[in-house]
Amino acid sequence: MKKVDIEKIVEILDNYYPMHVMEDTYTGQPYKALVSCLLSLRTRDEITFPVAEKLFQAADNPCKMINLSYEELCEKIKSINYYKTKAENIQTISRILLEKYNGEVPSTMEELLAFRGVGRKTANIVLSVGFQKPAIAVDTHVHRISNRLGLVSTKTPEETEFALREILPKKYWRKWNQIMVLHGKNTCKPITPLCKTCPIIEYCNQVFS
DNA sequence: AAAACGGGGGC
DNA sequence: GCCCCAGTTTT
Repeated sequence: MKKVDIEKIVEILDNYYPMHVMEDTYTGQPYKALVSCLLSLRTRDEITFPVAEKLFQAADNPCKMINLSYEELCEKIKSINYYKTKAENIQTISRILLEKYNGEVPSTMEELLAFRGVGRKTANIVLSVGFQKPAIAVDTHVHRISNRLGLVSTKTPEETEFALREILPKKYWRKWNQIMVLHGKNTCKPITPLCKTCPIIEYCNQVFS
């Protein structure tokens, strides 16, 4: 096992990838963070982002969102997968926000997980990006790379989330997702990782030839 | 624990 | 055309 140096890994990757992830656009905006996550379920950010931006031009709050007809909403987001289910979830959740939460997005894990379509990843993004609370959002990038690095040894994203809580300094709980997503998309890819150009290869436990 | 779900983009 | 990608719900 190579030595795991979290501080160094964060520093290197943070400088190596100057771009940012989609959710950063919605920092401090829980509703947009939530809806963009609902849209991006099992969909790549570069596909989701333009659709999300276009949707927010028409409806950037729950009130406007439910004033769109289901058909209008579907029309706006139909270029992404599961769009019918996603449209339904977005409108159902928006309706509940208005009826039960005074139009605001709740800020606890428990309340967020109660929504159809919201799992731990989405809830944690809403908490960390929308509300800027300490939370670890684990998607497939975070899960895969945290394991390849030998930082954790876990089978499910949920296990990864809990394991990371024990070893990641709290100041990196948000940043870890950002840099893992960028690293995962650009270098540490699922099937054919580009280990030859990897900036943190010296910290990695699972180098592919 | 494993499967089902549905669409875009790269080649 | 075929392969790659990606969270949540359901079985």
